[in-house]
Amino acid sequence: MVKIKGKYVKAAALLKVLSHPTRLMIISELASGRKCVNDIKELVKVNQPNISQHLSILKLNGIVDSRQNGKMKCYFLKNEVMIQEIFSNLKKNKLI
Amino acid sequence: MVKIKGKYVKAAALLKVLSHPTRLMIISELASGRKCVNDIKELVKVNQPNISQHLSILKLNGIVDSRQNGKMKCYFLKNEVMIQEIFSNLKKNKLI
DNA sequence: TAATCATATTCGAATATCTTTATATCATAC
DNA sequence: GTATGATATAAAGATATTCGAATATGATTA
Repeated sequence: MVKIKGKYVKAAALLKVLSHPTRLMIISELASGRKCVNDIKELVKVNQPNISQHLSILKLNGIVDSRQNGKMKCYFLKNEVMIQEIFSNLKKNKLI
Repeated sequence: MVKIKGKYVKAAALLKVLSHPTRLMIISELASGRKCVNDIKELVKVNQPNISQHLSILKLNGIVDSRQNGKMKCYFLKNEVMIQEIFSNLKKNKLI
C-alpha cells in the first residue's frame, strides 16, 4: 500500500514556492495584470535585488513568465487559472 | 496603496506548513479518517520520531487535532472543509 | 509498582532559505 | 562607441528547517 511519494514531493515543492509573503504579494499584484519589476518593487515594498530573486524563483517554478518591454521587463502569471483557483481558495478561507 | 502584509504572512505560514511531502501525505491519510500514530507511520513510511515531529507541527498550526485512545493517540483533520478544498484544488490541478 | 507498548521531546549536524551589499548585465538613447 | 536606467547575479552572513539518535514521557496491564 505504498503511496506514490513523487506527487507529494512535487505538490510540496509548489506549495513551498507559494509559502513566502513576498511571493504571495507578487502573485497577487500580477493577478490584476502584468507589471514590470520596478512597479512590483514599489507595490510590494521590497528592495530591487530581493524582488528579482523572488521573481526568479517564481519563474523557475513556472508560476510567472516575463517579456522584455523596452528597457523594462514585465512579468505575468503563466498558469493563471491554477493560481486564480488557489488564490480564490485562500480568500474563501479568509487567508488573504 | 499599501497592501495589508499581515494577511500574506499568515497565508504564507499556512502554506509553509503544507509544503512538506511527509505532511501532505499525513494529511492525505487523515482525509480518509482518523488514524493513530503507528498507522500513519506505517502508511507514510517515516520513522516514529519524525512522524511525531510532523504531527506536532500540524497540530500547532491547527490543521489536525488528536485524542487519546487507550495507549494510542489518534489524529484527525481539524478544519476538514478547508483542507479538503485545498486538496481538491491540488488534485484538480494534477498536483497530487 | 514494574514492565511494556506507544508516542513525544531534545539535541546536534547537515542543509536550505532569506536578506543585504556589492557588482554585473542588458537594453536603449545619445 | 559611452552613459544611463532597469534588472539580474553573486557572495556572505543570519536564520530556519529537516532528520536521526538518544532519551523521556504516558498509558495500560500484569
